[in-house]
Amino acid sequence: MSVTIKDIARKAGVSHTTVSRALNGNPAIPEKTSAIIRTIAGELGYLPSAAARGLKTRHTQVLGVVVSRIDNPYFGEIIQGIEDAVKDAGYSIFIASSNMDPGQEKAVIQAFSEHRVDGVIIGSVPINRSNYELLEKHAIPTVVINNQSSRNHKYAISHDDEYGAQQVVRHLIELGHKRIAYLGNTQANRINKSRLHGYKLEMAAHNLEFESEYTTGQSGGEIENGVAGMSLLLTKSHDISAVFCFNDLMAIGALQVLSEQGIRVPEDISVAGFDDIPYAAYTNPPLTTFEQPKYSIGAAAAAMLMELIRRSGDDGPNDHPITKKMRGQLLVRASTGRNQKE
Amino acid sequence: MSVTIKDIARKAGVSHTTVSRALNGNPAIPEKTSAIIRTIAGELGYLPSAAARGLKTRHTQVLGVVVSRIDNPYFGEIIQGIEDAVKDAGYSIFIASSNMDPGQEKAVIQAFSEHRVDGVIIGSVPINRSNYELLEKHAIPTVVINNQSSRNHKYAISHDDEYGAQQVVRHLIELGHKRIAYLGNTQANRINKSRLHGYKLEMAAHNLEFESEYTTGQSGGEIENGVAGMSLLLTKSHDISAVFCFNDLMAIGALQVLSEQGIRVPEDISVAGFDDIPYAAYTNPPLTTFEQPKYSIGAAAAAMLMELIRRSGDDGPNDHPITKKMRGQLLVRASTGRNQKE
DNA sequence: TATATTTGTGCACACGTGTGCATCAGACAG
DNA sequence: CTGTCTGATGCACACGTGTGCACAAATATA
Repeated sequence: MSVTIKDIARKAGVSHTTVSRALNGNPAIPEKTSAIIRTIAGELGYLPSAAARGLKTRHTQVLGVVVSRIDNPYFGEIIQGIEDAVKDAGYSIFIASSNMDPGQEKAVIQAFSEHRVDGVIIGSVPINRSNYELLEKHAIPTVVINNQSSRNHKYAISHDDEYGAQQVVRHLIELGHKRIAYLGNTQANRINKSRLHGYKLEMAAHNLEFESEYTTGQSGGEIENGVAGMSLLLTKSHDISAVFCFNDLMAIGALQVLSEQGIRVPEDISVAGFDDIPYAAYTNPPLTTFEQPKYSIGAAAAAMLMELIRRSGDDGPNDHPITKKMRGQLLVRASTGRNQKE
Repeated sequence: MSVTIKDIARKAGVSHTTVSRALNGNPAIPEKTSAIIRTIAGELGYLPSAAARGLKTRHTQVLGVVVSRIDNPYFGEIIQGIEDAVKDAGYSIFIASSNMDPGQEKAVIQAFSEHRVDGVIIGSVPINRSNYELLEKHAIPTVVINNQSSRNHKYAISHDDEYGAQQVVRHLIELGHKRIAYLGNTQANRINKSRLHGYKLEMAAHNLEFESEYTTGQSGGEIENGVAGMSLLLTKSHDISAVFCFNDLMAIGALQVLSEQGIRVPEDISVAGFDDIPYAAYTNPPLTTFEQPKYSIGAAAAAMLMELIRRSGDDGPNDHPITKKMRGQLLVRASTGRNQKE
């Protein structure tokens, strides 16, 4: 049985009302009285009950975060960004994973709702439509990160993949490459399209041919998909001098294939990845890639959400959509070099 | 304003008491009435308020998890293990990071206490003594994972590092190695001692000399510490045929040094790591290591905590300490091979 | 039919905190 | 001395849910 304001009130010889006011800094209570009450509260080790307070105030100082898997380092960084951003405002965060399963996702959102979280952040997950509507129905402010579903959400943060792809391809072009392949991942529908589009845009901007034999789409973004895709590219065309991979894992797979076949990187073929996962710096050779600012994305989503929560008290119909695109930066390492083929 | 049991009661023409009982499956309410009430609850999209319920029942179905950093993949896997283990029991989890800072740690634990979490799991953090006592004072069941502080905690889960080190060293010995070095990390005090102890035990068990020039302790467990340590070992002794590294990152650093110096792995020197981080399988050559079952450790900690919570209702003085050691397994890859020096 | 038992339901209070309104003592002006 | 105002404090209710006890209605028993 923990200490309550009534215990403090008894010891101080006042009513619980006065204690409540004193601890909340209500100016009606003179400083002298407040000081006494604060002292007693300290001695007793009093900690207010968030449940009781939330019941009255209608806000819990808790945010919910849903990701597909917590053990995915990509989400780990995002979550860290979120936590650091909301910590000072006194929020705690619930974290749950959906495992890409609409059923689990629903259970998670229900749990969040029952706990009356003040807001929710949805991490890169193709969130189920009816689950999203559940949040709308309960009027819980929601921010979506890297929206993967077909519909657009009202409040969203996303990484500017098109821009990133352009930077990578421009880097390769500046190194003198002309025949640049794209090793894609069709499973990541929306993201893959953006990166592919950026690739095409930049090629076109330099009057370079886009040829379909330079691209391949694998049904996944793992190392083995990179292996399969690179092998395929090598059989399809013999004159490519650079490969832009959908992500770093696939690039690692590509490096393996090239190494096995005795093709030197970057002398014979340059390889670039995307995302900058922690080990991209330690591959052989270290991988040129585009750093997605995961931490900042998390922090930005948190900032947007807190702003929404702040506003939700207002009356005005300020409910126009807000969308923010975040940009990362190119990281040039040793896996890309000057084109030595022509 | 969300739907409450009173809204349901009004619509069903009963009292809120009956609704509460019906939804909680109280046998006093006939099935016919319950069915009607459940239907209305469904139509209205009713979700019980965890705050109000918790106020009465004294338990919140929430657990708190503290780690040093959420973006550390090691903790990511542990947290995933925890979440999967408690999900079915209907628990939600708070996650917070301490950044190894006692002040932040205290803030986190206070927040957990205010939310009246049913239990807390402390991840590999050298938890501050007074913060731990705060939890004891509030009678919150607590399980500590891989305890790093000097005192022993009552309920703890840890990885059996000594056993793991023995397995690795035995593997090397079975490959014919006799002069085996240990590349340690003195920053991880308790863990380093266990691994070093396992190494010594196994050497002794095979009547092999332990010579101090075979070991070195670096003040960190990063790649650069591996680089420094390996360089040092090479100057100290010229006849080692195998190196057992404190962890995989240091092993990666060791591989870099050996590669630069033209020393072949495993033909000239075998290298083994520890932990099995995700990229250990993709180094060049792929790294032999010991897999620490992070996911299972998280799951075991969760199971222990739930058991403690269940018991905390009992009267009996069943408060004897519980400690559990988890064991992983050796993963033999290409960085270790038969000793070809003698 | 009268009484005992079972079954179904509601009243009223509790959990811990916040808050509108009333109250009371003291200060001050007339 | 009376009346008004100000400052400090408490009463009582609210938030949403759970539960002991009482009570009425239905059923079983004598």
